[in-house]
Amino acid sequence: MELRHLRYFVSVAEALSFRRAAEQLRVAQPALSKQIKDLESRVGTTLLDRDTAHVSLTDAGAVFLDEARTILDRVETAAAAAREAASGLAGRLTIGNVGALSASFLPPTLSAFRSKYPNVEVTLQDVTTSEQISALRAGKIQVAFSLHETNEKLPRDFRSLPVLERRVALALGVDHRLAKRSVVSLAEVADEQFFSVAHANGYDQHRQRTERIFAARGIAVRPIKRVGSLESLLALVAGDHGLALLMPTHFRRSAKDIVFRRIKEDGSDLLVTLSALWRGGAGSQLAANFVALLRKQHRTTAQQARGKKSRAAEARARSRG
Amino acid sequence: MELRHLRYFVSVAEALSFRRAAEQLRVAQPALSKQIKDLESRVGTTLLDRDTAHVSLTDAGAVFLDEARTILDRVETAAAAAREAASGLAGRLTIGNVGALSASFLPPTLSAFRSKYPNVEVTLQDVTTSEQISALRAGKIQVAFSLHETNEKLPRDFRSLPVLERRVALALGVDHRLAKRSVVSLAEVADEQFFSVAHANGYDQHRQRTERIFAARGIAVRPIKRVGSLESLLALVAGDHGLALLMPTHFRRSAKDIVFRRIKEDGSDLLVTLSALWRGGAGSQLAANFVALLRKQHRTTAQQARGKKSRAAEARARSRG
DNA sequence: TAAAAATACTCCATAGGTATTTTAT
DNA sequence: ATAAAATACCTATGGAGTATTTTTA
Repeated sequence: MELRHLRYFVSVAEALSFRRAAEQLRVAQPALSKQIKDLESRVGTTLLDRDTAHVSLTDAGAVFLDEARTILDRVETAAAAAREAASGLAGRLTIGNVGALSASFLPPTLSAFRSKYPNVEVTLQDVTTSEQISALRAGKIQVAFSLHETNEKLPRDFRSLPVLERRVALALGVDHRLAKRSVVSLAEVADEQFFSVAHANGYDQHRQRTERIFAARGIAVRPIKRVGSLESLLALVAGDHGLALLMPTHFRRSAKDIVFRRIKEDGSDLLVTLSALWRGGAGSQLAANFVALLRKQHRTTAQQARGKKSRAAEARARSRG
Repeated sequence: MELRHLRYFVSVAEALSFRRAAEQLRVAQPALSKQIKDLESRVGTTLLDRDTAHVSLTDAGAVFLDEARTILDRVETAAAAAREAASGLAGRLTIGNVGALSASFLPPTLSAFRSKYPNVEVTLQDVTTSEQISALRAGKIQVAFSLHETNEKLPRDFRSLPVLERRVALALGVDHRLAKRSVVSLAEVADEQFFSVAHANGYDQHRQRTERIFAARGIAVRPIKRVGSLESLLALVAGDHGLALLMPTHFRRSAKDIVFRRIKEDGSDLLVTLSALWRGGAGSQLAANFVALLRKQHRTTAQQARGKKSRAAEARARSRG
């Protein structure tokens, strides 16, 4: 079946005459007869009762007429929606989220975006970093957030903006024997059970990163246990069932019975960055618009942080002076 | 634009490869490239970003993909709905109603139909008789109810079932000077104001029928006033602002301050029938199903009426005996 | 008899195929 | 060097046109 069939059928159903419909459609009457017949055989039922005197809709035809009109209308709408999306002023922006990690910085940018582009429908989608890359490449999502080692190089066909950079820390239950220390060596926790957050879909970068950190320092640890969600992991750590290597910032508030301790060892593999990723070039105007706001937001908060620091410095200077 | 374009686009968007999509679609890759290009020019924007290495959706493409899937799905649904409607077990039955006239006999048939054919959506549509004929002929409605002089012949291409046959009566306010009489001659009310129910769309058969009844008997009456609704007309008559010629039955309950009086004159133009009309032949299975129930209902009520009469006759016989 | 839909056929526009080039990895 | 999309050109299916027949009011 083709839209041509629907267009022809609607015309005949409205004119209730093959000849008049043919005139309107600027085709010959026999061509129209043939196409309607073809449509009917494809649909599998008669849509028009006709003889030389009258043309009328069958029950099936009356139902199909409604549907056909709707479909033809929707085709027009679809094209219009696509053109609007191309302008970047409407459409749908799907952002690959990274669970709780983005809670600290995403909301303000999202609300800024919503007020600047009210006709863009924003969707968040929780997927792992590796899935995000392909979804991004495919255009299924427009922006991704990827957690990666700071000096790990990102795929070249993407543009990126670092949003958070932190040192991985050791998460301990408040009652843990090392909880009172401010710095802990990885060698001291070699015998402990470690946890990682496992994604439902098999990928578990967190486990791999944790393993590599120990392996690179020649420290043998027990097999790392995968836990279904971050919440479960935090609960386990809080209950002193084991430890975890985490990016600290954003859990400070939510996990009260957990403390984060600086790892004594050094190394670039302990530095982790969360970056926004998007396709460069003409790929997505929506992504470009979103990232522009994200960058602005980022710059502002950085300035505020600097302002805070310098004010603190001034205060110290005054107190010394 | 044709559905072929949408099918091809969805395939490419899913495979993210022209070559693989072409394989799935069993067409050559260049044909696919050409059709996508054609689609893009018709939609007016790029839907796929592509080079020899990667194919990806643009913002517009992501939006259009959703729409295209929906449309293709809807096309399938439409055909299925049409086939179901043809079976008479689903679809939509639109009945041309005649306002308050049908209130007495339609509800039981409607509920019987609803319980027997639960997947048929029943719609009532208030239109004048003359409009109904063309709507019926076109297949826009499947069953009509037409009020006509009893021996007036109905269009030959329809089948019909008389549902109500009554003598037109004179509607008077209870306080009218003639209200106490049981029979009134039309000549006695020649000076009175008469009302007719006017349909919004210009047709006013009621007024014409009323005028013809007087004219045929050489009785001059004042111009008949058209009233927007039956309710208004009844209110005017009740308030003694004028009279009307009406089919009596169905107003008996609703209009308390109105009495119906037999007209002294005779004539076939005073006999009025309400008939169900539908297209014969294979036109509408839904209509056939509905009328079958209507006929059954009608037969049942007729039997009940006969039963009542005969019981009454027996009672009289007993009282005489 | 007239007017409209269906048939029969012919033609050509265009969807689709083959061969080749271009381009990015 | 390879693999995939684009381009160029050709083929042929089927959509549309013309002439005619059939049907019914």
